[in-house]
Amino acid sequence: MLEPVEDIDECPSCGSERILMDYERSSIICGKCGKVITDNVKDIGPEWRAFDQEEKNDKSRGGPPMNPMLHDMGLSTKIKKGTYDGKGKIMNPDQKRKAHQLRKWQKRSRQTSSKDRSVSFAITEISKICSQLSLPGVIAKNSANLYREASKNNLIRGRSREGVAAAVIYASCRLMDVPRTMEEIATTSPVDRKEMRRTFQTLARGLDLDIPPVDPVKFVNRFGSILDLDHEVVKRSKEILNKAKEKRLVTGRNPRGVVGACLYLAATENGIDIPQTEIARAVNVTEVTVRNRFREINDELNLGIDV
DNA sequence: CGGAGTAAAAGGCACTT
DNA sequence: AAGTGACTTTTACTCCG
Repeated sequence: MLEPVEDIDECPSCGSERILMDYERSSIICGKCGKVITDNVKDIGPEWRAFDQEEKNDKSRGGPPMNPMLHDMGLSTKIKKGTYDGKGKIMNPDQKRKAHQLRKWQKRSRQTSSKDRSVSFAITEISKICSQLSLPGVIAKNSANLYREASKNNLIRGRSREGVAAAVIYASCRLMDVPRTMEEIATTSPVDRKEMRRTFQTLARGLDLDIPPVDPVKFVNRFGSILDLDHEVVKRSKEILNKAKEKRLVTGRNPRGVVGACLYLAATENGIDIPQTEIARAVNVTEVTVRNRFREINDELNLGIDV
């Protein structure tokens, strides 16, 4: 899912003018050399993007698009206050009274239940977290929809709003291939990680979400650019990682540890001196884990890297 | 300091009770 | 919801160049 970006003229690394938006990783990359120019970009693209085909086909319908960030999807029609009717004619007192009654009932029907109120609060929470983490707008929208679904299926009761908000955001990231770790999302709110994990799993089951397992390769770009490693190294890390995958050195392990080790391996191979401590800090595992994965992959793939 | 290595404690996961 | 077991990660430490 790559789209051209107009805002940036040329790649600072190779000078190419083909600058692309990588929605999968929410970053701006060079279309020629692959250099990550900006990571963590906010949603700057068109409104209609990562939605599924169904919704794409539905774009031609009249009226404003549904907005999941509003509790009623922004679909309601307000009955205007005042003394004029829809055609601009002055209403007589009887009609005025009727209009007043209608407004009153409409208000009641628009936001009444405690569920609706809870959803509104949660959506505010979700947008806050998403903007704090610079997640693309589609994530916020999808998260709001998931929260609504969860509410409908009575999956919220007994859980904290913050916890569910964090869980739906994480679920959206997983669903839409935006590589963010649970830890990264958990940093934004004081939620218990154990609870967040449990909530995420309950949600995934309860809402029948089809969430594929994490592919560590998707994190290489992000962590590579956090560590300021150049494109060659990042590319090589992916190669190593893919080979490690074939040798079953990835499943069952913490993906962040594996990614860290691959970046370390690739960097060292290219003569770049980067401490394991720095890698460990970036991917948020201990040095020991980086070391263990490093040793394992180095041995099994016969990379022969000696530090 | 940066790294190698290890034992023991703690944690996470799949699965059962 | 709590327990179990195989497995991974962390903690905390020693040793090396």
